[in-house]
Amino acid sequence: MIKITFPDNSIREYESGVSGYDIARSLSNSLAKDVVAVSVNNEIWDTTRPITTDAQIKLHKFDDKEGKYTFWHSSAHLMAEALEALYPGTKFGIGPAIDNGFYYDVDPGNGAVITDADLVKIEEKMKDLAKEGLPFTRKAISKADVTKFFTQKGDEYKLELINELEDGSITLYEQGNFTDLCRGPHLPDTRAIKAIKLLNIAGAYWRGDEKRKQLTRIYGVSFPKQKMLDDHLELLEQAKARDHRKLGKELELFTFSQTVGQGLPLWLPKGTALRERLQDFLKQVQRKYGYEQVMTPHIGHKHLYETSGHYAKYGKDSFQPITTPQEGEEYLLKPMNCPHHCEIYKTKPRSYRDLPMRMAEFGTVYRYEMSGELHGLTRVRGFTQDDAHIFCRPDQLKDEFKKVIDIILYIFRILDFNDFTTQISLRNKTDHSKYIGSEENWEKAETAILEATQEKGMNTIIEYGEAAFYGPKLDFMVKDALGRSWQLGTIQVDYNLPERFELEYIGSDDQKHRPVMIHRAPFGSMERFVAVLIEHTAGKFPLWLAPEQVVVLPISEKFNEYSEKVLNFLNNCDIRSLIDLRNEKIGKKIRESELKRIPYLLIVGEKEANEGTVSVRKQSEGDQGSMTLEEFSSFIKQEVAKQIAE
RNA sequence: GCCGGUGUAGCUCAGUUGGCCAGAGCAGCUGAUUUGUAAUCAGCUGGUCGGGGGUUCGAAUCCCUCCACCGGCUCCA
Repeated sequence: MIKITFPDNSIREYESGVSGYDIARSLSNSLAKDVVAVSVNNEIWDTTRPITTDAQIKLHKFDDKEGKYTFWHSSAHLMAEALEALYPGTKFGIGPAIDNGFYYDVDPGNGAVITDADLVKIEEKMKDLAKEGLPFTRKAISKADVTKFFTQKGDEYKLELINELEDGSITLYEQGNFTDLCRGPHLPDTRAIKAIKLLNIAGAYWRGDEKRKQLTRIYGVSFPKQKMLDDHLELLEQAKARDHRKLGKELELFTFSQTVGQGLPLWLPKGTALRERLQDFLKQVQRKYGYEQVMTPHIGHKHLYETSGHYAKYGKDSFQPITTPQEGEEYLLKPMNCPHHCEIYKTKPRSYRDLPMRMAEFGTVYRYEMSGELHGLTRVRGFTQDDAHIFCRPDQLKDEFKKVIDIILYIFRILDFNDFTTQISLRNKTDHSKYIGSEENWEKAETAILEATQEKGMNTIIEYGEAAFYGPKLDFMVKDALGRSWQLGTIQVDYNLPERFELEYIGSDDQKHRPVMIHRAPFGSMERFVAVLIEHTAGKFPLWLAPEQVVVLPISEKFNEYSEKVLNFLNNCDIRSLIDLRNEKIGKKIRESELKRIPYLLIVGEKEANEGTVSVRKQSEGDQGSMTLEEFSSFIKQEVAKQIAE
């Protein structure tokens, strides 16, 4: 007998060789039916695998992370089986479960090309195979045997993977006619996979290396119940509806023109109003934190970027230099603001008493992003950073870092961004050679970030080896409507530029010292931040940000005159308002104003004109009753004040 | 940049075995209606069918090429 410990620490005895499934069945039949995997001493196992020693276990159903992982991993194998049946000779790369489903990277046999149109066919084949209820069987195998197997099959991708595995730890999984190199675990059989949807198809380089062959990646998702799949697809539809590219067009916030050039956003009046409001807000916050605004031009001499080192590193992949017609001097569209700011720092000798110096600029920069990488406002070739550079003494680093964190957290709170993740990027622990700056300074900077985030009680992921060559950093990331992750704010420590630009300050010891720089951008870029904000709010911006706050809707042309008076009043109160004087029915005016996401609609007819009131309708909530103009104005002011209160 | 897909009026889309002057709804314009909380009615205007080249008696439709967009990969100072 062996002792099995459950998550609640209760212990039960079973025969040695009992499986996760057996244990589940001993508890309840319905549990046994739903269990898809079992953690045995924190390792995920098949439910059919015999347990032969005392163990701590946890049973997983589809509703937990491990359960989904197993379910989708098995679905990937099922898809592979279908592909092998439909496209004989297909070679397989990797086929993992991901956050929202699974994919498999394949190299279809005989040069076949799989397109979107084929997905239904593959899906049908998967469903047929699933119905057969073929068991997944696990087989431990020697490296020699598994090599022989995949050599015969002619699957060079699997052979490459095997090559990197330790003999003795290799397992195969087999279901029906399909055998795959796999660590597992898997479902007991394919029958549980009831609902399947293959979503899209894409090219993916083998092992993520663009120099290697591009495989066909097929993404899919599957569920134990059709209803769950329907709900999931419904969710995807809803996400699409808040895609910033769609809303940006509908709400007339921004556009792109083929004639202007790809990746170069054109901000329309409403988008500009929104963006400027955000910028004003940030400027105001920064003023409180002792920042000073500066402005620098859109181009800079090539020497500037040679000095900074950017030209050597990125020059050949950037927009190429502009040459002056007479002297033949080369200028670059600025890809960053920091070199310019360093030159501002150098305009006069600085004392330790002057530091920290905090220089802020909404600086527009241009970067040649690869064409396939451009994406709405989140990835563009010309964008404006809410940039600032803090020049400080090494002993001020931690405090300054904390203040920047404060700004970012404050902004996120006001804008209701509660769902973000943060990542600290530090040096590669073992290889310090590729980083610039002294060991002592790095140590100081890394501890400063770690302590600062800790003291702020932040939940962070630490990634070693992700630091830039010039310093460690802290990034803030959010996901867009379709689950894609985007970096917003960033705080980076930099020892490189002060060195390259020979920045100095005179210390209290009357000696020259080198300052440290912090690069920081709470929004990241205005473009990306607005994109994420659009998706986050589904275009229903908070009142204080909305490009248009109020629309006056006369019930018929008879009340146009009174409506104009209302509009005038609102304008005088600095409430951003417009009026719909069209000869249309009120229902239509309301509908269109709602679709434009205008926060407040004021309906004005005979009653209102007589009483000097307005009938207030709040967007997506409906009729709020009537108010006098003064009441409404102070009501709006209060709501705005509440939204931007700390 | 790479793989796959898409590209028809300002917007959303129909039109593929190649064949009357290329269609609809919305928007716009004109007129009627004077309206009470998510689409009033009628008429009119509007398109080099992404650009260029080719095949054909004939191309939105087939082929080539370029461009842009979409889904990913790679990259991201």
